Amino acid sequence: MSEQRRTTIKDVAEAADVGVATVSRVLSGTGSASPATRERVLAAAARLDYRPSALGRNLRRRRTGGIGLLIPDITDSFYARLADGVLACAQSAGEPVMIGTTGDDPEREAELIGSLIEESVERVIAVPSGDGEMWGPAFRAGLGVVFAERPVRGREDVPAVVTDDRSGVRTAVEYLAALGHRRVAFLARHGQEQRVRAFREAMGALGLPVDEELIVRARATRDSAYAAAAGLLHHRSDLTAVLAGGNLLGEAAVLAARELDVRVPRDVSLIMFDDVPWAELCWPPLTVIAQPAQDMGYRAAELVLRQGRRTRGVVLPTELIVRGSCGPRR
Amino acid sequence: MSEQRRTTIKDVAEAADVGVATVSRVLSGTGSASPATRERVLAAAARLDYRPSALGRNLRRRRTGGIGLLIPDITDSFYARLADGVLACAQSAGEPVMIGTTGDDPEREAELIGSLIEESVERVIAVPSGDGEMWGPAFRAGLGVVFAERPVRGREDVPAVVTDDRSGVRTAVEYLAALGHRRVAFLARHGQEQRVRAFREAMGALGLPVDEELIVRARATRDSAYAAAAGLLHHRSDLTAVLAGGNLLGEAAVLAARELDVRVPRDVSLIMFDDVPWAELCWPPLTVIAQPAQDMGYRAAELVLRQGRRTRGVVLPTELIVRGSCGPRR
DNA sequence: CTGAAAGCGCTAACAC
DNA sequence: GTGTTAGCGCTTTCAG
Repeated sequence: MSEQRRTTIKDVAEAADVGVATVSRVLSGTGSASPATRERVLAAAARLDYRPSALGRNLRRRRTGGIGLLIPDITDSFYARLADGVLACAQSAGEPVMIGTTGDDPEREAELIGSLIEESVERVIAVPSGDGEMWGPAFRAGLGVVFAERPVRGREDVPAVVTDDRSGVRTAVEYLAALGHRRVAFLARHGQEQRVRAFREAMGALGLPVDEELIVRARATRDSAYAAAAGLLHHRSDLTAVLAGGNLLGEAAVLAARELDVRVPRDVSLIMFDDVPWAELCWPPLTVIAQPAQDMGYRAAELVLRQGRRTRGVVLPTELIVRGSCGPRR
Repeated sequence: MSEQRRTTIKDVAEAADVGVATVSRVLSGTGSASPATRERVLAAAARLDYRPSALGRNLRRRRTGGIGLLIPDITDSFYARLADGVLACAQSAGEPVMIGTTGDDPEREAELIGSLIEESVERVIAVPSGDGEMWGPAFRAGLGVVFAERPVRGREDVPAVVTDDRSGVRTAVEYLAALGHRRVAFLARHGQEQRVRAFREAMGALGLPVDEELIVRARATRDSAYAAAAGLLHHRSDLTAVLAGGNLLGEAAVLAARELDVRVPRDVSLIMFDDVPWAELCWPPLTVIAQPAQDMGYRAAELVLRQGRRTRGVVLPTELIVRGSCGPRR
């Protein structure tokens, strides 16, 4: 309540009867000080409940530590786990994390980047929504950035931590093919072109027909995902399996299937990217291509923290987890 | 890459051939400036891609804006939605958010509080894990704090945004009682004593027996929740319904029931606190007591931002959503 | 209407 | 070893 002045280094210096520099040295462990002085300073600091101000320090050192985290939607289990990984690493490194959600909107992303620059954050981890341009200001400001989940076209020089989409998609398609499926649909999010390409490629490699109409894209919202899934299931009764590009799409597919009375896996097999807790609770339990989301976040944080010159990106493996949502072609 | 010096207000001043004070005035909209000067300053700022440093500003103004957010686990859908609400409000107010996860560990909470103080954050929203003591430093530092989801004993003066536990629990118990259940168990998280009390009270009010052995507590981890649920279901075959105090507990109950071949709702009815997306995907779809998590976050942010003297807390309503996990007593 | 100057809290030279 | 001092980038009197 009381608007009392913050305790500063000067207060401690006076209380300990030394100069401010000495206090700074003792508290930051830099330089040397006689045991006696050290003791006095520590005691004074403790007594006054002194907390050095990061503001002052950062201003003086012209750097901030602190890492910015930009994700599309904290409510999406995948991004929440990613964020969790980042936090785990950052917190153990003692770095504060400034978080922002972009809603996959390039404009909001740009604003958030701007605000991170103002705050003098010097490293950022982002699941990018915009294209290379949005990131111009960040680089000009000298930010260290690492992309997560997806790279940005035209910024191949920026390290990115991603999952092995090609291999993940191939695994899924091969699994489906082995069950006899030929007409498989891909429910993708806008921006997952990498996976779409991988899908075509995998289908082709197995001699399966690629029907572009079976590749449906949705925006990253529940409504859009549901509409896409329902449309697909409703109009294309010839399809026999669907691969969902993310957990939101998978959820939508399950719901739409129930609504349209399409039985999984009897009528259509369903396999989804990203393993989430509910995949096991769902009925039937969902077969998934798991991605190490939390690990992805942790690695990204490590990368952005090390920030060595020539940091290379990382590609993380996926894993097929077979549960009960895929069956032989009907 | 290039470690170029950040563009400062001085650079802009020189470029526009005015004093730094004028630049400050123009850019912050304070004070007045002749249209011509204004123009020049704006142009120079734009040309140099100038971003005022929040560090300098905050240091000078001795305040930081910026709000800290402390939650137990960002991976838990409830807290993720809560965080989402906070972010929605904070971002629209242009306030940066510093986030930390406590893992419900008072010690980590204390550390995070300390780091928020160092960063000169001046407002914090927290789902508290520790007791009143942890918060001493925060108040002494003059932080404005608002608690979310749960209040802290001994800090009743701090505004809190919570759900109406008593009414939520009562609704659940009454619903169960109306279905004929008498032996209902409560699966709670440590720290949910408020709900436990409400449970006893509601049971008593309806003339149902309160068996303390049917009140089981778990820590906030999947493992602990599962152990608690499995233990309950395994040893107490006389129970006929269970109320789960949170989504992690509910998840555990579903899984344990399947494992032990207990049919829901035929063998036991299940009702869970907190509505999550998977409640609908689960089989059977879960009947829940919904809590407005995102709203809770938003309101907490509003509160901490207004920070009027004598801010009062808020109690949010719950809602019973009937799906398919409760049936008549067997 | 505008500029000069005094710090905000801190660290890093630089003296002693 | 330790104190003095000069800023980091910014806002805000205070003069002009």
